[in-house]
Amino acid sequence: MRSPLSKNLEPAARWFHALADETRLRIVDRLSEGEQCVCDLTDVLGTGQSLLSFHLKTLKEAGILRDRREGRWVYYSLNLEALDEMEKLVGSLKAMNGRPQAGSKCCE
Amino acid sequence: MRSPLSKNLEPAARWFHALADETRLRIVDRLSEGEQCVCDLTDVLGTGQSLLSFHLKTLKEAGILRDRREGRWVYYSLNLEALDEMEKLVGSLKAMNGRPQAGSKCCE
DNA sequence: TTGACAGATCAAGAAATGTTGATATATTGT
DNA sequence: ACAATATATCAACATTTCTTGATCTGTCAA
Repeated sequence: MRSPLSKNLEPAARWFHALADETRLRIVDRLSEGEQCVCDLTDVLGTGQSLLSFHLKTLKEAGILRDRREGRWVYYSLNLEALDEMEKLVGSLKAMNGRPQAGSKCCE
Repeated sequence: MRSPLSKNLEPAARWFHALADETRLRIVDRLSEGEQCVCDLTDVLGTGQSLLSFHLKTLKEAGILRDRREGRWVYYSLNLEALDEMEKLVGSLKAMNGRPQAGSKCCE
């Protein structure tokens, strides 16, 4: 593959954006212990429930979380596939580095 | 380690934020081929030079890029250590998943 | 069917971020 | 010392994102 991002810029940017917020990172951190229902996540934020809902939606729409309703409750969990792809993407950036180096032909 | 993010929320959020923008991803993608001078990155953006400078600064302050001046020119390159840590962090989120599962004791 | 609760959505304001054009700084060649 | 070039910074505006409180929807139990 010539360049790891080239054709995946938009989804990649959405993944990173979803994780670019401390509150959402705290949520993801919690979910790394396993699936949790929204009510158990409430204490992750100091503030209102609608805000938690907003952040969960953001993470879900970026493809990082899955949700599942069970009766009155909704359970969220990490989408391992997305994290897998993300990990590979970051790894591939490293991997290609240090290759051509382009001499020092700067601005000709 | 109990939870992969717990004590690193702020730097992690900065890393992800730096990559949460298509323009900056394009820059990083370019740099994955090796160090480049700013003038060579100019064409990555359709627009002005000050904008490129702004994005480079954002990436640098997040610790994702290094810069180095050589006479009139400034060269940017990926900071492999940061990418390494990022990769590990994402990996560790996956790794812990599926563990406790917490029964189904939701909201007691 | 009514009441209570979990969660999502909406509207409006606050805060952060991206973008632009103008200007400043540093380095080089004359 | 001066002009030219590379890059950074600044101020102002546009856009996006976060946050809050109010309201809506769905599910359960009585």
